[in-house]
Amino acid sequence: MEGSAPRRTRIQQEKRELILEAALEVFSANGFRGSTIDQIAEAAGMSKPNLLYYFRRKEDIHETLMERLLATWLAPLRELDDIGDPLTELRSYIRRKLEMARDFPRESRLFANEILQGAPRIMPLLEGELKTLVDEKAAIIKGWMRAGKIVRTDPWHLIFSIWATTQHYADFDVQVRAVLGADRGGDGRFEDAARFLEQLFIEGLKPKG
Amino acid sequence: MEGSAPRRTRIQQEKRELILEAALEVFSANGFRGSTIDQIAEAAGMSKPNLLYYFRRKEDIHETLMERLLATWLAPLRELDDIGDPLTELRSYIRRKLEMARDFPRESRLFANEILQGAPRIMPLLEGELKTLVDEKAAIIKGWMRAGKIVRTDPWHLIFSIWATTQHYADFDVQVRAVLGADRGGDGRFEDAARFLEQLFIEGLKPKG
DNA sequence: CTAACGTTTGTCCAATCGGTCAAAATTTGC
DNA sequence: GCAAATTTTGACCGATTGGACAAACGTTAG
Repeated sequence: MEGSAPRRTRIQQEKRELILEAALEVFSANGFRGSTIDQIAEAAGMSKPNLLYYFRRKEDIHETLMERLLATWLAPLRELDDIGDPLTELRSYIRRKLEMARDFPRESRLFANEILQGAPRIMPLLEGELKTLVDEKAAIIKGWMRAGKIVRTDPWHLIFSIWATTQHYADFDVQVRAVLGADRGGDGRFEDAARFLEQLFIEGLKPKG
Repeated sequence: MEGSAPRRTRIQQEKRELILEAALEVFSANGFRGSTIDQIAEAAGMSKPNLLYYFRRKEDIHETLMERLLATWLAPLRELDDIGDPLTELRSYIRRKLEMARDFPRESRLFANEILQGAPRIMPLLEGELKTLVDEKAAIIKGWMRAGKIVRTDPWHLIFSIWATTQHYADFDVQVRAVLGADRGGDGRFEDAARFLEQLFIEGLKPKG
């Protein structure tokens, strides 16, 4: 990788953070091609040339954003291990994932946008780091199944379904709120979702006997 | 609404279809702002001014596409009724939805793109037609729960979870294939997904006792 | 055949976009 | 306090974009 982190002044660090925060807002709402440098610059409270002093290309901003994103995005899955009770372990994974959808919806949408467009910039990461991690966790889940702790199914698709159901509340938020309406679409929707998802997955995975 | 369908010649009908097919391809892959009229025109095998003869604005193409999409998109949910066995009824809804993700991934991505950007062009439809339909079906599901045919949960979030898990295989297809790898990411992935989802939802919803 | 109508094309335009550059303003190290 | 380095700005550029337009071309009905 790039040998050492480039030396940065205090101002550079602060302004780069400011830009990345603004870019997250803009990119997640409009996608990469739908966003303009001017929009990001305005959201960051600076002029376009000034922004380009800190990031020389629009793509550099996006790249930096994606790199940071992936690390935090996979953190919940990394925490999944087989030291605790399997059902409890899965339940807290679902809960953590749903909390991320609630607390970091912009990050979720940025990621969704990238995947929707065919993941042109992060394909290697998906086939490498992500696949490795998922395979590793799928092996743990398989162990639980062999031990009769949870019902036998496909661990990969189980992980997909947890991703899909939790991220849905970030990526499709406007639809969820529109369908639930004014009364049920308020702040309580995440608790309702948590209750539902825990029940679905726990009852769906409980070993029979 | 617009009184009568505007009179169209045979050529107009054919060419408009050609353009819509090309636009579906381009829009679903690049999003609205990420797509250019030139791209669509080339994909449709005609010149840009020629395309603009049939659709005067880029937005008109997108609008027509979205209108058609919504009708077919909600068809599976419309079919859900309470004449059959509840679990069978839900199982076949899941299957139909997954088949749509498999057979019409471009339509799914077009829809996902629109929702991700905040659904600026179809918000009224979500709050109107879609909400009405979902509320109606949620009432049916609630009836099943009261009758003890399926376990008690939130019907709205149940529907969301079916949407999320099935559409995931269209919208996040590249990620699914990357994680499953060359051996398991082939054509069989939809059958694996079908098996998994049916098990998850049926076991998760079976009445206890 | 031909006039009316429908279709296609080349050319053009104004707006927007990502990005450059040199000069001005500011901050920093001594 | 001053010189060097850093930061900010305004003006500018070429490429791309959505769309307009009139002229040329094709089709069709009488």
